[in-house]
Amino acid sequence: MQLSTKARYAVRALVELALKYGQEPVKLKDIASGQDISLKYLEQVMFPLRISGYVKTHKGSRGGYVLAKPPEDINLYDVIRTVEGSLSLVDCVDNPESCDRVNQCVTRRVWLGLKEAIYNELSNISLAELAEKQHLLYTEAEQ
Amino acid sequence: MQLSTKARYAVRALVELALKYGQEPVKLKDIASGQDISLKYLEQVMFPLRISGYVKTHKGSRGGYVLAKPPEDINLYDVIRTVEGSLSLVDCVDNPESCDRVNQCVTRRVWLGLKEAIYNELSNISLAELAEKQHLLYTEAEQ
DNA sequence: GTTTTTCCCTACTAATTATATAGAATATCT
DNA sequence: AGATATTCTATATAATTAGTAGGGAAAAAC
Repeated sequence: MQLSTKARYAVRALVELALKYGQEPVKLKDIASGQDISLKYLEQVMFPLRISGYVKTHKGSRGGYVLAKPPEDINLYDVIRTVEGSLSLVDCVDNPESCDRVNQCVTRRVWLGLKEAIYNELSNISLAELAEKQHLLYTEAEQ
Repeated sequence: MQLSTKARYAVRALVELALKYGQEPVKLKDIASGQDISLKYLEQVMFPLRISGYVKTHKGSRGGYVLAKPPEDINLYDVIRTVEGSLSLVDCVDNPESCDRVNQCVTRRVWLGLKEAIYNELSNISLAELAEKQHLLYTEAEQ
């Protein structure tokens, strides 16, 4: 059970965008090379985030990506759910009909609780908070 | 990001064992057929649980599996970690050396917190508790 | 000694994940 | 207008993981 690199890359990329919020668009190429991520993969990762309205893009030279909302208004649960599809660790949580044992099975309640725990943890972390901490780390590293 | 069926099967099987705790050994064949699980797969799933001392086995006819400890003393975190290896959703949580960006990357702290949230949720659920609820569900279903 | 079960090792298949390739569309700059 | 840089889209491929299946050895019960 691993969080996909897709989700991890998405978070890292959005933190970069949050750091540059209000400035000019950030090119995926820069993010990709700065973080050792395949550019082509990153393009695919960003796609659903654009569709869901978390980032905006500008084509052409001097183009790139910007956050579509203030970093305070984007939390990690939204980001990860957008690229991963769902944060349920077990199918039956979102699709009760996927298992005909739903009504006689205690474990579904466990998985439901687990999803909620993950939600509580992640929805509480905003890009703003992360960017701030990341900024500190970067400046520390320079010394 | 899905919990492996391995983990789900393990939990379901152990709940069955908890329901029969103190009685005679339960055959995997019965669990497998009762829950539509491949017997051969279930054997593999149970293997690490025996090694780690959560279940004991008896070979031969009238053999089978029993819990090695009272159901109160086995929690879901232990079970899942035993069959899944780890409940960290990201590698760098357990193996900082797996990523050379560890010290400049905020996201690791996020994944650490996430692991803890999952731990808090799952370690708090014992097989005894689950078995009790499962028992209720079964008797309800019969009516 | 026959049967039934766990035990162990291995191989196979299917599904998912991650990356790469190729080029179209669009904006910028000179 | 033309050259360049970027996002956008679709597809292909490689790598990894997940899930299943098979065959038989070992041990216990009857």
